[in-house]
Amino acid sequence: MNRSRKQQKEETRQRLMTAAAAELALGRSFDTLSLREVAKLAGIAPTSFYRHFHDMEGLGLALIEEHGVGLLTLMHRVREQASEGRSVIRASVETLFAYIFSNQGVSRMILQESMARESVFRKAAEKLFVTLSKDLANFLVWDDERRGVPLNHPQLAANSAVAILFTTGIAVLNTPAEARDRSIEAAIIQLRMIMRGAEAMGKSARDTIPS
Amino acid sequence: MNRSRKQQKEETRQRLMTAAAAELALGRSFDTLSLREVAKLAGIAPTSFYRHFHDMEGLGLALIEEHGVGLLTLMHRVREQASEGRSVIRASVETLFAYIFSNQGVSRMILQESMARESVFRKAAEKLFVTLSKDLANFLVWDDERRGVPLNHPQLAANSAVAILFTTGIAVLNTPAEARDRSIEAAIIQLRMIMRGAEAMGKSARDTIPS
DNA sequence: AGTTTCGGCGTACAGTTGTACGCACAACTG
DNA sequence: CAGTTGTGCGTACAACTGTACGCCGAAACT
Repeated sequence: MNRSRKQQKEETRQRLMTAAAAELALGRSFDTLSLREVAKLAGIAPTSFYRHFHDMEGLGLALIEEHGVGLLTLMHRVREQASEGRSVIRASVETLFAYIFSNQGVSRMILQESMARESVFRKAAEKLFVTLSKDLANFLVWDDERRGVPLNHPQLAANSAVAILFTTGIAVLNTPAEARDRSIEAAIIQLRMIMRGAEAMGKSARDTIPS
Repeated sequence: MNRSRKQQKEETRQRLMTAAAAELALGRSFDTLSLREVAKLAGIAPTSFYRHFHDMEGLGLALIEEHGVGLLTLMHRVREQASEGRSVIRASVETLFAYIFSNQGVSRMILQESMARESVFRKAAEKLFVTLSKDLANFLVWDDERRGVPLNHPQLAANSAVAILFTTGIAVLNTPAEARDRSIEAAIIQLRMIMRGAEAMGKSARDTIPS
């Protein structure tokens, strides 16, 4: 059989990753996480860590990559499903916030690392956000048709939208449960605002906003 | 004389803070900074650290507080000066980016900590951003007069603006010098977009953006 | 003048870190 | 069935951490 060993290995590899993610979710920053600690939480000896990752950096990269894929497919799915009926904006916000909520640790890590100084992590996180933004921009252009009005600077609008989505999404994590709905509605308004602005931009931008 | 001692103390306190800030600017995250290391960089014995801060946390708070004050007064000044002539948006972006650039370490730390889990740092960073946003919202309302058209949801517009300003501002730090002007222009467009959107929001929002 | 205050230092210690090395033993390969 | 492969373990070590303790010497106060 080709199973037991490969399977088991993958299993403890996952245990390492979820152990790290759990610790992140408790508020620890990734680079205060020690190899020994993660190994202990995963139930293996410190030195066994090396059988799965070359480094803590390796673990971190794996976390980012895995959740990057998750995010991308999730957002695609939302847009497909939402096109028929519900507001795309509302659906995106609600879905993304739910995802961030149930993946607090890694979500936060990715956002924080995207703002770090040049490093492997930053590169990976940045790449993810660029992909998300480009994806969104494509969708927006394609959606011009349905919406009737074309957007100016669709890429910039997408960049703004992604920034708002993630910063507010992470902010909601520190929000008491009863105030969360308000935050979601606020985020939706902020996104609509950007879209309305992108529609209006070209027309008479220079005249109406003079200085 | 009431000088030499208090003065000297303040001096090495500053040395500690700039040492930490310098290390942050090199890409280190604040919580991988050790007390011993900072002390050594500041040229004092590890144990002497305690004469100035109770903790590394104390040092961090001091850094955030100090730069918070700097940022607030800076933005106020920009708006005063810019009202007469130059675009307020352009002036704000250029000034803020310049500030962030010459205070990379602490700026990054504040933004990152604002997204951390509940902690003293997060509280301080969050408070700063809330103040900045409220300030901006007030200015926007007051500026309605000059602009002619009133803004809808000025507070939400301000929140978006601050988010965009800081995320793009930090992103520019990892941008090659020759591409920086483009980034600045992009940020300006993104901010104008938000303002245009806030102007347009109330009027016919529900009809033009149906789903 | 004598006394107090206090920033800075060196020593010391227990805890944690990454990782090199080699052994055990089950799972695979032939 | 033997032989190889590879996950996991325990030990060991040097580097580094925060901080308790007590002394020094000059500035500040009385």
